[in-house]
Amino acid sequence: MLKNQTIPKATVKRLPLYYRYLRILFDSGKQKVSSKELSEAVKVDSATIRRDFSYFGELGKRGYGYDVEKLLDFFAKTLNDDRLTNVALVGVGNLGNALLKYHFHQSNSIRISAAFDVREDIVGKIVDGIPVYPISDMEEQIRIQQIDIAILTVPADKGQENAEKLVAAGIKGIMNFTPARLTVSSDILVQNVDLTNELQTLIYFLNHYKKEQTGE
Amino acid sequence: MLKNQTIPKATVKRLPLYYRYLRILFDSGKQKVSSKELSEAVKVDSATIRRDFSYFGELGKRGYGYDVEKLLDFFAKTLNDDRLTNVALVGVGNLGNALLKYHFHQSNSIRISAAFDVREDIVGKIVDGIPVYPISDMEEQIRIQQIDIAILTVPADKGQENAEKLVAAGIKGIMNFTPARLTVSSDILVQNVDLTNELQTLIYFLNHYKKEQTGE
DNA sequence: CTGTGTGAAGGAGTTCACAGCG
DNA sequence: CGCTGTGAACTCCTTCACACAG
Repeated sequence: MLKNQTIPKATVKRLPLYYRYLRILFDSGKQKVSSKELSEAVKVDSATIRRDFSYFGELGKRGYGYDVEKLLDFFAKTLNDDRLTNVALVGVGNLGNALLKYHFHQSNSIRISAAFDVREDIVGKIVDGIPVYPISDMEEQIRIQQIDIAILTVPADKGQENAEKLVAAGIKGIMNFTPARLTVSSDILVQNVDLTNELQTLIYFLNHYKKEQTGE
Repeated sequence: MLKNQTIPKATVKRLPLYYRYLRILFDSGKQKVSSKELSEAVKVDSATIRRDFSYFGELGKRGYGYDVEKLLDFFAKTLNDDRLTNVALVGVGNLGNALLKYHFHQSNSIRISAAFDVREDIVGKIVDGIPVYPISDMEEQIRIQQIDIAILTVPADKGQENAEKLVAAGIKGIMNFTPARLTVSSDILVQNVDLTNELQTLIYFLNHYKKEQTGE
């Protein structure tokens, strides 16, 4: 299988899963791992795992498995986890606050380095080590800190306007917790995380499918 | 297309999207809508929308479009949103707290009706109208309140054990915010919501795909 | 004439099953 | 001999394009 080919989306979504479990294995001192072992831990079929890995070249050794450290290093580079990624957060409400305290960098190099809000009682404060700026400082801070990803946790009816401000400020990717479906230029990546949606879907499956797996 | 067939997963995941937008249309007094209009609002191809709807029978009128109220009612029933669904929450930490205050029932009938935690300083309190019980009360409360869905927001290393307690208490579906991949019997539905995962995926796409859409 | 519903084609992802490398 | 890497089959989903109902 050729390297440098574009990796299927479905594969990319599983990479962080593999990466996390490899770190656990590494920390526990394990040196090798087979696709079968990995499969049981991350609940992904072992053939799918081998296929996923194969897109990146021949990462394993036949009859042996995969070298844990080598694979961990490889994924760290692939996922850009060997360098710091600063992220902005817009909307320090209930959810925004929780995310400020959510340590994405458990052993990852992702961190929220700036938050923005309109509320006067919170602007200027430092929440959990992260400064909260007024929206008017967005463009400046995003430029200075070279941020290109933002988490959007504003009320639904403020979603679109804040997305536009973010794009104007130079953001390239938005993790959108708003139920609004954002309209942005096609070179901006939007990852929707819609909690109500997720719950309603789960309820539907529960009532109609019974005994089956939902997947992601 | 036959009714009563099983609806594709991909379709089910979009139903809440349609449902939400139909309510907006209804509230604004609109009476009919075409798949094209819907398509622009929810960012789903219009052919996909028509296909999705067709699984449920002939919901529209040719040359006219869809009747907003009729469709809204239909989806309310389909998504069980015409009756109350109680949900439990386990782990009242940062994220758990935010979810207690997150109004799933903006105009939905989903509500968190019981929370559970181990921390003595919070057990017995009422957070945002929701009582926080000790874990030992889990089985009783879940039975009494006939809850069959739980949101799991405990630390990663407590995920599996709490999932097992939930299953023992009779839960049928778990929305898992823990990075742990739960091992549960196959009749239990697990919906994983992995925020770090989501962010890392977004970062990967940003660095490798450029100018493209991520989808969900 | 308009916009749905759908057959047919196309594309994406998963899984089987096994050749073959270490 | 064991486990990877992968051709081939398969399943699932999306999109095209158009017959046809209102």
